[in-house]
Amino acid sequence: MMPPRTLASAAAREPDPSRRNNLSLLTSLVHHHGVLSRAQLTRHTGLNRSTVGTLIGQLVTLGLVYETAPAGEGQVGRPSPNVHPSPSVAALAVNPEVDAVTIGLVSLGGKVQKKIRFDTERIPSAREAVNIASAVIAGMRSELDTSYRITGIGMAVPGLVNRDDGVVRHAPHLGWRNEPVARMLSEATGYPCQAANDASLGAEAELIFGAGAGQGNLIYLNGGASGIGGGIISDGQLLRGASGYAGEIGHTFVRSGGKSCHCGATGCLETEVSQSRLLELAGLSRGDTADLEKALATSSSAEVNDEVARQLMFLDIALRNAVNIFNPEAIVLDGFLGTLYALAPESVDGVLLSQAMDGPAGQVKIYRAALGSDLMMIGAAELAFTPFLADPAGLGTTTRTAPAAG
Amino acid sequence: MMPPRTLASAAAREPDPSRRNNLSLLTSLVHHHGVLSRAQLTRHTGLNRSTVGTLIGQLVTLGLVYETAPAGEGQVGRPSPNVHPSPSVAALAVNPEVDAVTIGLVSLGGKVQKKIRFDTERIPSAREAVNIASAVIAGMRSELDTSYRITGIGMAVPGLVNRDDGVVRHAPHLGWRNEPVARMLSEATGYPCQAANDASLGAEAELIFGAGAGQGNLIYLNGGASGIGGGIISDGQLLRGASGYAGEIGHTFVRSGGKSCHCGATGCLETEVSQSRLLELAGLSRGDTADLEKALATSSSAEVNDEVARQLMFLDIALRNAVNIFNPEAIVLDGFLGTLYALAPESVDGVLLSQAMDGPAGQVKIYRAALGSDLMMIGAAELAFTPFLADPAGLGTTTRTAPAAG
DNA sequence: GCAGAATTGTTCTAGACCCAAACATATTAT
DNA sequence: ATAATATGTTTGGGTCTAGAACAATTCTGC
Repeated sequence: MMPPRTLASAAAREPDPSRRNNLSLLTSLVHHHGVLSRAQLTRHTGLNRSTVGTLIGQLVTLGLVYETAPAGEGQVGRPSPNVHPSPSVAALAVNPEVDAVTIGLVSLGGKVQKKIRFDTERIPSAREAVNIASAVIAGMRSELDTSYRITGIGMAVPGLVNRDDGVVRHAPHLGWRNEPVARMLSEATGYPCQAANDASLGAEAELIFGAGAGQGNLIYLNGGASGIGGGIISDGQLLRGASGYAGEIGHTFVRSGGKSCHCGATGCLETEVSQSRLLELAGLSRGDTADLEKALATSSSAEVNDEVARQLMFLDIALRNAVNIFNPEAIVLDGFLGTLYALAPESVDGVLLSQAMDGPAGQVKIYRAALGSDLMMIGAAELAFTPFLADPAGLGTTTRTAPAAG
Repeated sequence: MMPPRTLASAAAREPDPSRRNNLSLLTSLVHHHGVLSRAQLTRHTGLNRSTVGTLIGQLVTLGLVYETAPAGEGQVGRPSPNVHPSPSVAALAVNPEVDAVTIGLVSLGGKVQKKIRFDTERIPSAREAVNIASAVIAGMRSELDTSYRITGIGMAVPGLVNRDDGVVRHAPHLGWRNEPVARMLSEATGYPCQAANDASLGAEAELIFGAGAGQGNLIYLNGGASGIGGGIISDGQLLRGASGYAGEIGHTFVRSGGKSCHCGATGCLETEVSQSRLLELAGLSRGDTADLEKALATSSSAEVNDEVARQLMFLDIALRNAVNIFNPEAIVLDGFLGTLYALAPESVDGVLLSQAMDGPAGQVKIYRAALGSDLMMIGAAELAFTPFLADPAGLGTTTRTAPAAG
């Protein structure tokens, strides 16, 4: 009879929860900070330095981090080596939009190694978006297999996404309904895949690497061609809600008797504050946020100014609500909402201070987004990094399954 | 030379984080469920049954739980003894209101052992409220010292409370501003004291013991004589925000050009939906929620019905916003908001389903609050139980300091 | 330059803790 | 009554972390 556990299989034994937890802590710190000395890691974790030594040794052996010679300057005492995230550990990111599908490769530490934008003639269907993504990934396959260890694929979708099963419940601007995109892409590529709302992932990216770095409570609002999306971080955690739908600040009520919205209600922020109306008034029949920013900075039309003031007023109402409800440290405005804010920052700050409640309003700061076009890639990749970071030593176990034929 | 750690002092050594975490897990489970068999605890925690045996043994020795003979019915196999929270472990609860200060004694498991309502002639000042509370507690002192182990005092205040330092930033209906009530009561009684917003604590109480039991995401809204308070639970955690001010759903914007509110804005839920206006229209010059419920159930006045419909409309808007932003599983309505809801539940449910977004609206359920008048006591006590539950074995270390003279 | 202080890596040991296995116990099913 | 099932109890082993002692490396003061 075979003994229940041979020596060979013992190598794959999973570690104690305590060890897993500590490895997770260290890996996450390195991922979020980019570089940290071993001494800094010791202080951040509160672990003994002998323990940190052992753990880092294991992470180096696993190829998840590497150490470099200490800079050796300024400090008294023996210099501490720097610990870096391994660039060969990476996640794939996919972001379907109305006019393109962008695929990215993001390595540990949040560095975007590759970004490929595939412009589409028309709005892509879910099947088309999956096909485009899997084709691009197939093209990178040999490089991925030789030079990277891929933790999985994260997909950032502009719409309501059930985070548990990766089904897009409704993406109005893409015209998708009940599309199981995570499963589709997973079957097409063989990589584990997860999907979430794009603005939620943007919030996470800005929290970890961007304007809100270090804050525990922030609200991220993104205004784009297809409306306003939002993500909320509370106590360092993204608000998910029962099914991962949380964060739809774009559908905050801001006006009695306002226009009716595709969501079924009236007077939503998204219908009253829109980029397309601003573009129109600025005389830009077609254009994106960058064009708008230029046009508004130079425009002196009263009509444009009135519309800007009107939209700012509604934005103020939504922000006031959000501040009262969440008491955040920071609000990060991205896309054309950042543009709007930049036109009258003192006014927005002032209205917020006077209209929101005493306590919460006093400490909130408004920022423009910092990560630019890499944001969605970083956020989507984070979706694939999260399970890896929870159990870094278990990476080898989630092997890629064979992709479906066809 | 003395050795660095004598045998005598070794007895007070603190356990490993792992042990502390497991003890915390078990104690919390017993506290929240009231009674659980050891077998159930084994399943819930995922720990080995030998480990659970050791841990329960330690908790019994510490006097935090006790075991009773198994019921012995139905199940195959050896019966598993029941584990109960010790009623001698308790927290004090204090709830100042405009017309009274209520002091309670709540034992582990959320059982209210005592509740003393001290009616005041006029609105109590912070100092008066503290004096009343400390006097009542002084009266119970001998009983507390002999029969209970007190984890601390929790204070539920109707207003903005900074949870970190226990300072009431602003309680408009009490007329308090920047009152360090937690420190005041702690100095007066010698017990550690924490303070928080009353509705936030109500939300936690309803989550753990009441209508939302078992849910991870719920919104609690309470309507009383002094306005509308709210608390939000996300992923099993109360939303605190940067300073513990989060949850002010009462100041959601629901009406353009609405009345101005004491908070500085206009069109707040709290100004448009108010108990006092309903009482007035119902012909009750003075009265509370119970009176209102009776009056509305029998009233056939068109004026009253119109006002009810109007208030329900605004409540709908606030609920729609909240559902879009939080994607909760449950909304719990307390006070006169529960009364309002009971007048037309299908209508509210229907409006919510059509006005809120597809995904989040589909799964939310609205409940009336379940805990009644014990709610505030249980919620406030939870504030004092939380640090205890995080480290149950450390209870003995937080000894009461000598109360200030006077 | 050189001695001393300061800080951190490294090695070794011991203690805490959890799990698994074997055994014991109590109840239901046949 | 006997078997099956579920659970408490005891014991031994392996993992993991902290702590102490020592080594390494840099800065400071003279």
